[in-house]
Amino acid sequence: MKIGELSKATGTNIETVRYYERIGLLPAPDRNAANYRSYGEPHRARLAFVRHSRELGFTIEEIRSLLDLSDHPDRDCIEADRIATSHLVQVEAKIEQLEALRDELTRIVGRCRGGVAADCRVIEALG
Amino acid sequence: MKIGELSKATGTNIETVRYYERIGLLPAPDRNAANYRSYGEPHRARLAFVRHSRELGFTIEEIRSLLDLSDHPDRDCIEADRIATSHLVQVEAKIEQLEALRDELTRIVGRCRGGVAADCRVIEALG
DNA sequence: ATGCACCCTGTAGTAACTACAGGGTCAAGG
DNA sequence: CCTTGACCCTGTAGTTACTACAGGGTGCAT
Repeated sequence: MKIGELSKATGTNIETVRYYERIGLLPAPDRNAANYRSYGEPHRARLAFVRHSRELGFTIEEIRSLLDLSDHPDRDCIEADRIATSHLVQVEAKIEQLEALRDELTRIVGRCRGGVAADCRVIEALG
Repeated sequence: MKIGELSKATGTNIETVRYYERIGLLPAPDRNAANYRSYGEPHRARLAFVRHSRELGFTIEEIRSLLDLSDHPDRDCIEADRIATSHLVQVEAKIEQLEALRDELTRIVGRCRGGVAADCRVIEALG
């Protein structure tokens, strides 16, 4: 598989694939005669793992730890649970914060009567 | 007011204040004999506006527009409402996304039975 | 006179990409 | 045989909103 195909197969930008390789998240694949990267199924699976983790909001460093565990099946699984749990706590905190924010924004918007900025409730509320 | 005092008065990092000046969000203040920045109440109010807006998640460019409106009280207020409303929509979308994410993470974590990574449900779920 | 807290400029680092510039490779069509 | 287009390569710089120095000056108290 060439990089463009891998890119399509995983919904990842080509530049991002090369970036992941550069930072050591994906192993450098073999090259063909033309020096093109040549990927196999294990590469695809690993990249899919990374993308899914990123969609869930894990940082690159967290993903590095998770991949490391996945590469060493004999290790204790507790670390993976710890990372995921700590991330869940952060997500829950972020949701609460955004809900508070949404409430304040809701109070702010929709109060515009079409007047001039001098009387604008939005700007007043931010001041 | 010197920059350190302004910093304390608004809960803004000193470096951040200088950064805002550099990108033109805050006007360059007068300097005293020692070339120290010297701020007045209008500066404090403007910085407070910026900080509050940032806490609400507005981007610097959005804040630039809001400040611009606030600087031209004769302009139409509709633009401010449009910015705030569009931001509210984004916040609501982000909340929904994070809630879906939280649900998936909740399904993933807490399934760790303390075994080895080979049997880890967390890693399996990410794969 | 010497420590200390504060201020200055300018540059580089952070996260996680994204976007070129400037080049090489390869298969198909004229 | 040549060219056109789609793909690939490396390396570097840009993005957002800061944050962190390095290397220096200022001002006041001891």
